[in-house]
Amino acid sequence: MGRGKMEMKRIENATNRQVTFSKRRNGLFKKARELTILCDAKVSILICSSTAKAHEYISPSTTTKQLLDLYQKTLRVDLWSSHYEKMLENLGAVEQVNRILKKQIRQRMGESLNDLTLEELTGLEQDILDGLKIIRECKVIKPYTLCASSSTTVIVNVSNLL
Amino acid sequence: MGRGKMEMKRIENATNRQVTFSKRRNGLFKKARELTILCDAKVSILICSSTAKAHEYISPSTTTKQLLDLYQKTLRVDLWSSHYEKMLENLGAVEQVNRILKKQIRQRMGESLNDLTLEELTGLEQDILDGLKIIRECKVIKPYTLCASSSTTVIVNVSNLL
DNA sequence: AACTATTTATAAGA
DNA sequence: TTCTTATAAATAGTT
Repeated sequence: MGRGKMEMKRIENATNRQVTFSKRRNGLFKKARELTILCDAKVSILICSSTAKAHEYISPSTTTKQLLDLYQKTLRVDLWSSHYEKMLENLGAVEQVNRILKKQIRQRMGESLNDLTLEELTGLEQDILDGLKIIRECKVIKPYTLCASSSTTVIVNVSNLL
Repeated sequence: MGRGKMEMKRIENATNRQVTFSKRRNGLFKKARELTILCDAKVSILICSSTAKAHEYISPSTTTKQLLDLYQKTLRVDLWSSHYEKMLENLGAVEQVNRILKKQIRQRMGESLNDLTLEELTGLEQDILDGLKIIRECKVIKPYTLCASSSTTVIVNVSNLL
């Protein structure tokens, strides 16, 4: 396009390269704009020039981030995984512990007992009795000890957490 | 470019739109390829078509992620922070629930009782007795019911989780 | 920045 | 889809 065919190789003259970059970048963005309108598509273009400058085109009505998310979802890739894998793993582990703790509490409250055997029920009863014994001993001692503020305790209704 | 000037508006005929999309996407990618070579630039193009398909061009010798990182660094934007923050928030909430559940269990096991008032101890005792009552009723019924496999139960040693 | 000779892209038709 | 071709559009080199 222009006076004489271009050879497809890096333009060595820095000034020419810069001028051509500028022209072609505008051309590319114009094409992207047209594609967006004519074909109802969403386009994101990121360019880092050899002078380490960044240039961007993004279709109106969207953002680079939105388009990235959509792109990742559609192609089932995850560009952030290296950032997030560990955190996701961590979250998964904490949630797993959470589920176990919740079930433990539910069972001590007399729920979810159907899948326990008689032996397990007996064990559970014994565990509860053990705890009860300590609490009752504590109650006897309590009148003779200083009472901390109750604001730090967790004796609250946890049923909405289960 | 073609037989007659195109009006710059969405092509209504779906077939024509698809054909034009395909041609122009190729054209756009070709232009990107040329810009990459001639001007020594790095280009990333993401397109989501109206048919919800994703298309990508990325300059050789780089990756979409690398270019994104470079772009973010150059323009001082951070596309991941909102993701990251949401996940951190989520993790924090789950950990908070976790702490409450753990303390609840410890208290039912007779630990961490020092910061409870006498009233709270009495309430705790009553809660435990309520659960115990249900469990004992269940034990009475159990011999006359089918027992599910115990593999799904959580009557395990949870002390290492607390 | 403009200009313009050419090349390139592409819309419509086959 | 692919090819063809008339035409519009892009652009390299010049001013």
